[in-house]
Amino acid sequence: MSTGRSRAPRNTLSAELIVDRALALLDARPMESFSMRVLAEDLGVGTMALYTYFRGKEELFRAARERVLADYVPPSGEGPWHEQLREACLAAYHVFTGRPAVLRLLAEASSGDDFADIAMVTMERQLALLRAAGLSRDEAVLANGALLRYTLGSALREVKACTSEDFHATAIRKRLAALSPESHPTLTDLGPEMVRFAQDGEAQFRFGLDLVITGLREKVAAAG
Amino acid sequence: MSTGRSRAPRNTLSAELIVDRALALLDARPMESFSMRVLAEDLGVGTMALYTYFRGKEELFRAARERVLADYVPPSGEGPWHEQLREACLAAYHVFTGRPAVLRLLAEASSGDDFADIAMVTMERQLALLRAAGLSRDEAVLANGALLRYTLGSALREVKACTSEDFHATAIRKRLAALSPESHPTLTDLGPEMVRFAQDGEAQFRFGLDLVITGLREKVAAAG
DNA sequence: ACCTGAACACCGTTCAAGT
DNA sequence: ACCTGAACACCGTTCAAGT
Repeated sequence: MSTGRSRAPRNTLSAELIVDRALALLDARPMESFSMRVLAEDLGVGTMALYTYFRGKEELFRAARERVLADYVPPSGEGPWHEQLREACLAAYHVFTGRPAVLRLLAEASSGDDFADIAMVTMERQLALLRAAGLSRDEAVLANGALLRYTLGSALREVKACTSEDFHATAIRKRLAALSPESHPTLTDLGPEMVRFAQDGEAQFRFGLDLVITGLREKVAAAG
Repeated sequence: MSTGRSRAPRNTLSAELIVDRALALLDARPMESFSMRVLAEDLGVGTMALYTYFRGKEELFRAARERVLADYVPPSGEGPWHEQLREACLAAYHVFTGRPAVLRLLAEASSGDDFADIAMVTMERQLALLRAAGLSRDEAVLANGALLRYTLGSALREVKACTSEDFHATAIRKRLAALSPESHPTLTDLGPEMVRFAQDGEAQFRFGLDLVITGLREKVAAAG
């Protein structure tokens, strides 16, 4: 781009390199500022060069998702089933949440069979733990679904907060200030706590996760 | 469009009518097929006519979200707090899930202060119930966050499934068939149940909701 | 005030080349 | 095989008009 070299040398590009730069851009800037043209310019290459390695934007995103999850293995520790389940969910949350690019790619994933590989390996582990704990076939599947929904929902909420550090907190503060204490007495009363926890998504996640797991332990205790 | 009238009469348009048609289009067709130009053509009007009523696409979407949630009031029934909480969450789930357009608009909402009005009225109600049940200030806020995350996460999962009736189920069947029983024994074993519940999002939602609420009742019992 | 077409600055992607 | 620019069919939105 700065050099203005008219033609890039023969093997400047590779699928790996393209995904690398795509992830870097998605880490740094919001989804809507990403485009094939921008990515190509960033790589110092014509736009159409990308199409030698990927059929299109969607396939590139798919590859990016796979790359970012490739090194993930759910922890298979010791201890009681509910502890292991907790660790597995926390690990999944950290994968989704650890990198802005993942969150943005996650929000984009529409087909549902994206993030499938990690989903499969995590689901296998969760289902095995749930079955071993004594849940029925139906219960195990439903519990797995609940954990997935909660974990994904929690991660997705972070997409909004990740624009800036405390932008989210001040937005909430503002919104609370606009409420009248008459119509929303409890909410305005709990304002300080709302603002505080808005800045700690993981604490929020852990609390709800413990709730779900407590519910599961109850179910196991009732059945056993 | 079919008439080819060169200029639309003076007051064919209104903010209400525009939002109406926008919602109709979003109910019928996926998000990516929606555009200001398509909407204008559907209304039999020049594209720029829309900009007399809305500053832009984002503001139109905001109005559509508000419209669709305007008639919603969380149920304020009788009975124990955990029953009322359950009903409130189910009602929110039904609002999000009852209409394809809502789901698509929900998935699009990035700023986070969208869906805020319904969020505020629902949050006030939930927080009041949680406090009355005996939870601490911190616990009430965290519990409210957990319920929100789970409900939104569950609704968002339906966006994918709502493309077609059983498209989702066959996609899962296919994916399961591709797995080797050696690497994913539990998952392949539970295949039939996975497929069955994939077609019943609400059953999934109810199961997890009960888990969370059971967890909350435990917490209340422990504190009381 | 309300609606218009033309134009601007973007997209993703196809196509027919160049090397 | 790998990379290219030009072109096509789209976007959202600005602008300077028309009525």
